[in-house]
Amino acid sequence: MAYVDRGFNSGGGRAAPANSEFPRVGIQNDCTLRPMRHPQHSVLFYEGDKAERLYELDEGVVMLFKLLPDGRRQVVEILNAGSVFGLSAGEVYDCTAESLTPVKVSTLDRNSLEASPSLQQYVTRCLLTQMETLHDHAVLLGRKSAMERVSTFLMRMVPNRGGFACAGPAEDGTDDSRSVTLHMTRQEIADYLGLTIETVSRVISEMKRRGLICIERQDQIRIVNVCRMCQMTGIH
Amino acid sequence: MAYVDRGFNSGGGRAAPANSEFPRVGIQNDCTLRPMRHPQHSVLFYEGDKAERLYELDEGVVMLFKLLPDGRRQVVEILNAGSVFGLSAGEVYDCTAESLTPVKVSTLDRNSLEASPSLQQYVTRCLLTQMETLHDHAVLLGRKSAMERVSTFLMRMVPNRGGFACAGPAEDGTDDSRSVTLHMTRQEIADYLGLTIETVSRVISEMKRRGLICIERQDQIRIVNVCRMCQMTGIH
DNA sequence: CGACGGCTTGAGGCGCTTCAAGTGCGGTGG
DNA sequence: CCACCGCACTTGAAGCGCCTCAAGCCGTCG
Repeated sequence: MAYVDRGFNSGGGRAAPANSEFPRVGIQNDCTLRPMRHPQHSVLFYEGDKAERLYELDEGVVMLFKLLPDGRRQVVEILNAGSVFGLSAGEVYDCTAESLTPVKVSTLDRNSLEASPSLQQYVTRCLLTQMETLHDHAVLLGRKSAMERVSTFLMRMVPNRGGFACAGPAEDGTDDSRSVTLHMTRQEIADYLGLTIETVSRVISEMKRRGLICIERQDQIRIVNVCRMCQMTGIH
Repeated sequence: MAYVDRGFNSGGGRAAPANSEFPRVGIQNDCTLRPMRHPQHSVLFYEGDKAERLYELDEGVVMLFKLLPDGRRQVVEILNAGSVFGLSAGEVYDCTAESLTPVKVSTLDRNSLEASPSLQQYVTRCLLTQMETLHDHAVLLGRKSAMERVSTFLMRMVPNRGGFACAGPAEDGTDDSRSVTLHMTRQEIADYLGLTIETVSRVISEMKRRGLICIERQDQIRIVNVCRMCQMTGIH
């Protein structure tokens, strides 16, 4: 029958496209503008703007979001260094892009994409990674509880854990804790996870109460036991 | 300009990339296997299978879904003719692909993608369209009510309506009704919209009660007034 | 006809949202 | 140094929307 449990799922590991196996050829070429820096909370483009340039994120974190007319917001992607964004199937951007940290971005005329097969290949790989992340996020938004959403969100911040290729806890008996920096307010997290700010806050408080996390700063959280956190994502 | 708006948008019509303006160069080449036909409810590949080939959907409808270990399912994409799928950032498929209707698909070795820039360009465009659909779907899953979700789902079945480039109702006073075929069971719809089967059923009944739709068959619904349905999607 | 599968309907409960205070912390100024 | 302010976050209480569980209905098929 159709729905065999294969015993995996793509759960966590959405490492950024930029890694050793895939060197940052990036989008440098004749049409590349000098990389630009923008402070935190800059809007790089708005949903509906004419989509003339595409962006590569060199440093920092960017979020893409969409708004409904009544003000409801959904953060649809959170992008790390190495990601390409601002490409659109239509004439205009389908999302607004805002920096969550100070960022450095390169931009490129979208026409020059056709000119360079190697660039296109790079872009395609970025898109595929983003697509898998979007698939996972659809599962989160459609099927996970608040606790599972926040756990999944926190695990997303821990590289090389929680996915197929989960490295597992270090074998040498050292503690399996890990400090992560969110770079997001509770409201931004809520809009990413499809929750309200109060629910996010309550879940984080509950995790603290249970000793799963320590709040080191508003946007910096220590996951006391990564493995235990991972158990709560709904993936295991 | 490369990416011409084909009259669909984010909102509703995510018609497949294959249309007159963009001829189906498709993925025909040396490495293409003879197009294959599969009956309804065939699994084309499972999540976790080695991702050796990519697929182009020539005819029919395919859904991609993911499962959580406890059986919760999320349908992450619904693909129409012209779509490319089965590409993966990793070594394995991140979703299961199942046909919702009888389908005809062509497959292609994934290695041959690198060999053909024109093919890669085609694939990139497909991915971009799918990405915008996924963004819209994230908004649906994260921020819309059950009624809005079902309305949005129904509007998705009506080409050229509900988006930016919405053609609007015909001016000649003809009625603005439209019959759509779902090709999906209530359970599949529920798993696509992040709801339960009962909620989907109740919403559809409520729409019928309000005279918004007529049930012509289980999986065929007449939208009595497309404009009125569109008002309920949350997009306006 | 009776069995089956998919859909509908009802009743009750739970989880998240809504609304409304309250808390804590960094920054500013007296 | 401390009072004050603003802002983001937290906490509480109440409500509602969707889920869960359980029948019941309807069309199809042997």
